[in-house]
Amino acid sequence: MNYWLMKSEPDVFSIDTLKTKKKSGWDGVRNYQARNYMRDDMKKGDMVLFYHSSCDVPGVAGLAKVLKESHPDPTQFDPKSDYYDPKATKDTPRWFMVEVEFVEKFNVVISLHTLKSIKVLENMPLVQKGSRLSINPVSEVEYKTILELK
DNA sequence: GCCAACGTTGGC
DNA sequence: GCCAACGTTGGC
Repeated sequence: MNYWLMKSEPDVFSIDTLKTKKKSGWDGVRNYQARNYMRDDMKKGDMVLFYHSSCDVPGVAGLAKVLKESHPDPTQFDPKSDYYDPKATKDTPRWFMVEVEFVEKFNVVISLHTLKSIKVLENMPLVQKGSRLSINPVSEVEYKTILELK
């Protein structure tokens, strides 16, 4: 089993949204590296740290789990979607997503500020300056360390 | 294939 | 709202 961190802006899609919906496709990713993680590496049962970005208290807000492995992101085919990609076709989709299911919402968000103060986590891309990738692999040690903070 | 211009991310 | 970092685009 592998561990991941996925960023979402809570104004758009939060851990509460996922809790309500129970499960959701992780659509709208338009970055090749993040896409490749979803397409090639994320497996059913992998655990996901659900991270809130661009908000009052950025940090890990809860847990999700990969429910369905890579399949084409339907928003790329929808001309009305913000994520529409005219270069994508059903025969040759460009963007892929996984589906995740809700596992847990933390009582308190584990803030980026807190994560930055922990020595074990210093190699996570998340805590490094200029890191923008919205999906990142997390090591088992990092994952367990973060869960102990909740 | 280079690289300048431009757009986006995301913390602060 | 600012701006550093970084990805993408497109002319050449």
